[in-house]
Amino acid sequence: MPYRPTAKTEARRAAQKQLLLKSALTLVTQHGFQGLTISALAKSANVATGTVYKYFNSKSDLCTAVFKSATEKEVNNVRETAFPNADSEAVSCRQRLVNAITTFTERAVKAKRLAYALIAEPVDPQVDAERLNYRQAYADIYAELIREGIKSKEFPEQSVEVSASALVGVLAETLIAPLGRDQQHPLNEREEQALLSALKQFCLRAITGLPT
Amino acid sequence: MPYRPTAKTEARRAAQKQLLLKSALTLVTQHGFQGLTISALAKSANVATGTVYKYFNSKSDLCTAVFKSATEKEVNNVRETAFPNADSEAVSCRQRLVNAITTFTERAVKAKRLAYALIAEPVDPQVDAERLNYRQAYADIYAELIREGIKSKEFPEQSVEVSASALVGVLAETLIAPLGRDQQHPLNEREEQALLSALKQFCLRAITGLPT
DNA sequence: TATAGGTGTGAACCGTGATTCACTTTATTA
DNA sequence: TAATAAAGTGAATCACGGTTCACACCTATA
Repeated sequence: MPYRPTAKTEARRAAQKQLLLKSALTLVTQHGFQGLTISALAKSANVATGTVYKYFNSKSDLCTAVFKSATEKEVNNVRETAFPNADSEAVSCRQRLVNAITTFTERAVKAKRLAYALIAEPVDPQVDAERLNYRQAYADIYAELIREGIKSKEFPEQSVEVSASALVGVLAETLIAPLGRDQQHPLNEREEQALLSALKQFCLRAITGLPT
Repeated sequence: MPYRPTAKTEARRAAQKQLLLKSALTLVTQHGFQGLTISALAKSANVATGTVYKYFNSKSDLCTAVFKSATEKEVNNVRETAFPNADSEAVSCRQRLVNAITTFTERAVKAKRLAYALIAEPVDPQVDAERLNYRQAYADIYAELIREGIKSKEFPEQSVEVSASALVGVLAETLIAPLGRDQQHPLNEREEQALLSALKQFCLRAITGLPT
């Protein structure tokens, strides 16, 4: 038997797929999913259009893969901030909530086009479905934090699920407009800080039921 | 001069345009913007595809017109609830806030497909831009209410704009998931009431800074 | 009734970008 | 080196709705 895929070729294949994903992510980071076309990707990765199809069954699959890998990174960042390995319980839920919100928003304003693409850009339905999953993933993090806070009496009784989803909505909505206007009217440093601060206060009032 | 458009012909023209808009709205109410194609619209209004273009310059314009008229209706409903003509000041801001939220959510759950189309369905960029305007229109209503509440000491000091946008985000997000699953797992009456109640409490905590 | 402009028609056209596929090149083994 | 199979190629094809347009029909004046 004259040919058999071997560890080396499989590694190469995996590497190539990663290269495509990386190129695709760059395109999305710069121009959103709108900028992710097969031919643009092929060009930026120095391959032919057909090659892309050796690694992804369809454009939808490609978009979904890009979306998942990018979003997973974001979700993990937030999760690690909300539940740090060391001193898990040394920090108050309130503080960890603030930290989680800060992590999310700061990363979003640092990579506006990407954030917009992941959160709000009109996309292929398959990606949109995936979005629901990840919004839920964010909500799950907040839910756990809120549950813990209620248990420890830091937070008042409330519907954990609704509060968690609501936080996701607050962040998405208050950031979308700033992200949407992108180049045109970028927020200056001062405005950005003011937004971030007001956002934290709103969330804290909503969860803790205390005027800040 | 052998021909001149007259009141009668212009009325007829306006009526025809309204008929097209109404048919289009029906399509969107049933199948979302996804279901609004020129040929489907032509069929449902009993005209030829070309006729549609006598009334709308492009698909985008059509979608935008449908979106605007539908959303305007919703915004007005909420505005009237927030600022009733009679006894404007007899009712507390807190109560009027609850009323506004209730109006919005109840209408949304009663016409789920339409609500999803107006709030969250992937759409033509021109419509998406219009969405920003209307989200702002909702936010403006809440902003005015919150400002009034702060003035009268019902609500604590806060960033009016951020709080207002945040409310819009809360409503959109907490309703999208239920609206998204549409047919599959419709909420039953009890769940719907629970959601609505939790939602009100969250918003009140967020704005008033008092545990409910 | 002649004239001019408006409205209605729908099959043909078009643009865009995803997808295919016959072929070439590269990698692996005996 | 021969045999095999996978990876790479990119021009050609396809799909799909939006859009056009030459023509027929209708309405208002004089």
